Amino acid sequence: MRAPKSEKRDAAFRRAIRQIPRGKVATYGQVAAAAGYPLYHRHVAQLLHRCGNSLPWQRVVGAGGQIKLKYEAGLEQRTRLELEGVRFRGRRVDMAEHQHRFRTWEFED
DNA sequence: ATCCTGACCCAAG
DNA sequence: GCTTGGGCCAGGA
Repeated sequence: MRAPKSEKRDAAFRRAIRQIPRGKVATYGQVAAAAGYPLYHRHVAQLLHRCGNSLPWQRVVGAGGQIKLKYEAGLEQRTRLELEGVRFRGRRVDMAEHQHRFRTWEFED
């Protein structure tokens, strides 16, 4: 039996991402930290790239509310967020308004 | 084992 | 606002 760490991490990341409610967003770093892996922001991105279609991927943004996707993908993310009621200030999400705060007790597995 | 890359982050200039 | 450079971690060649 092998239990790759990546599998456990992915599960933790998915839980964190799924817990972001409609109309709110979180950054890659915040998702990683909330899942219990503070330095793994890049892996959150990797996971979303692989299987974002099964998650509310549009609610994960870059630091400061920046959308990190390019061209069409970026427009799609912005559109999907706006449909959820998220407001933008220029190119960034209005974080003061839409920042999701993770519950601290999510650290248990 | 090394080198490169990534839906990243942050401090500097 | 911008670009640069350093840092972080894992996976692929």
